Amino acid sequence: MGIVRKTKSVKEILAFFSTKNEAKSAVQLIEFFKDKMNRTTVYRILDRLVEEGILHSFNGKEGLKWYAKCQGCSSEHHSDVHPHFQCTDCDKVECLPTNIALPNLNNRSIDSVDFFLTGKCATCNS
Amino acid sequence: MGIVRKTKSVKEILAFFSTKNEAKSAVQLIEFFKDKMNRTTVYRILDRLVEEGILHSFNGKEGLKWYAKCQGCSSEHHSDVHPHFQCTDCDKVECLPTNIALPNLNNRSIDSVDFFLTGKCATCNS
DNA sequence: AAATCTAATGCAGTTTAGTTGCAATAACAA
DNA sequence: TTGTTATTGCAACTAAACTGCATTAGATTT
Ligand SMILES: [Mn+2]
Ligand SMILES: [Mn+2]
Ligand SMILES: [Zn+2]
Ligand SMILES: [Zn+2]
Repeated sequence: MGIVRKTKSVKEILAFFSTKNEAKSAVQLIEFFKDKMNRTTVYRILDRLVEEGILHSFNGKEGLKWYAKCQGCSSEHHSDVHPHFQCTDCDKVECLPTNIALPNLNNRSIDSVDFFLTGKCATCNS
Repeated sequence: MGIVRKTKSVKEILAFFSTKNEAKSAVQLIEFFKDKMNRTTVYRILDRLVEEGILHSFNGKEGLKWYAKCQGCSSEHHSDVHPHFQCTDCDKVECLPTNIALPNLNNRSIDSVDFFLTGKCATCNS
C-alpha cells in the first residue's frame, strides 16, 4: 500500500535521493543514516518507496540491493527500465539513460529485466 | 590456480553438469549433494570450476549464485557471455544462446556484463 | 608398492544482508 | 486534545557464503 505517513525518516531518505543522482545500496544507506534511524527502518522505507514507484531497486555485483530514483513511475506501473553500471574503481553505480535491447525470447514472456554492467566509469577512465 | 586434482567430489559435480543443460544455484547443488559432500566443498569446487572456465556464475533474482556450463572458455579467457532467464512458475534458469546488445557507453569501459530476465518459460507458457 | 607431498575436504564457527515479532511511538484525522 | 493505527526501534532470527585448521586422499616420486 506504500507510503501513508510522511515521517521524519521518510523525509530524510527522500531528501537524500533528491540531491544525489546515483544509485545507493541498502548497506550504504544504513551506514549513512545510522545515527538518524534504525537499519530495519531503512529497509522498510526503501520497500515502501519502491512499491510507490518513487525508487527502483536492482541487484549489484555481490548480491547487494541497490536503489535509485524512478522517472515517471507509479505504484501501478513501473516503466523505468534501463541498464546499471558499477565502476570497479570508485564503486559508483549509475543508471544508464538508455533503452535495453531485448534478445529473441521465442515463446517466453517477460516479467522483469536486469542489465548490470561493471567496468571503469567516465571519470575514472580519464 | 583452479582444479589440480580430480577428486571424487569434483567428478560428481562435473558429471552432474554434463547431463543437465540448465543452470543450478549453489543452494540447489548443496541440497542435491548433501549426502555426498560438505556444503563448503560444493562452494569451493564451484569456485575452482569457474576459475578453470568450465562453469560460469551469475546472480539470480534473490541474490543467489547460479552456475552453468561454459562453451569454449578457459582459465585465461572467459568468452561465453549471454542472457539468463528464470521462470517465475517452475523456477528453472536457462542460458539464452543469444548475444547481448550493449548500450551506448560513452567513455566507460566494460569488465563484466550481466543480463538477467524473469518471466514464464516456453514450457510453462504452453 | 610404499613413502612423500600437499591440494582438497569436513567441520565448526563466523560474517553479513536481510527479515520478523512485538511493544512503544508518533503521524494524522476527528 | 484525543483516538486510531501506521511506523519505528530493538532484539532475535534466517540463510548464504566464507574462514581456519586439523585430517584425508590425489598424485607423484622413490
Ligand atoms: Mn536505475
Ligand atoms: Mn549461462
Ligand atoms: Zn569510477
Ligand atoms: Zn517454467
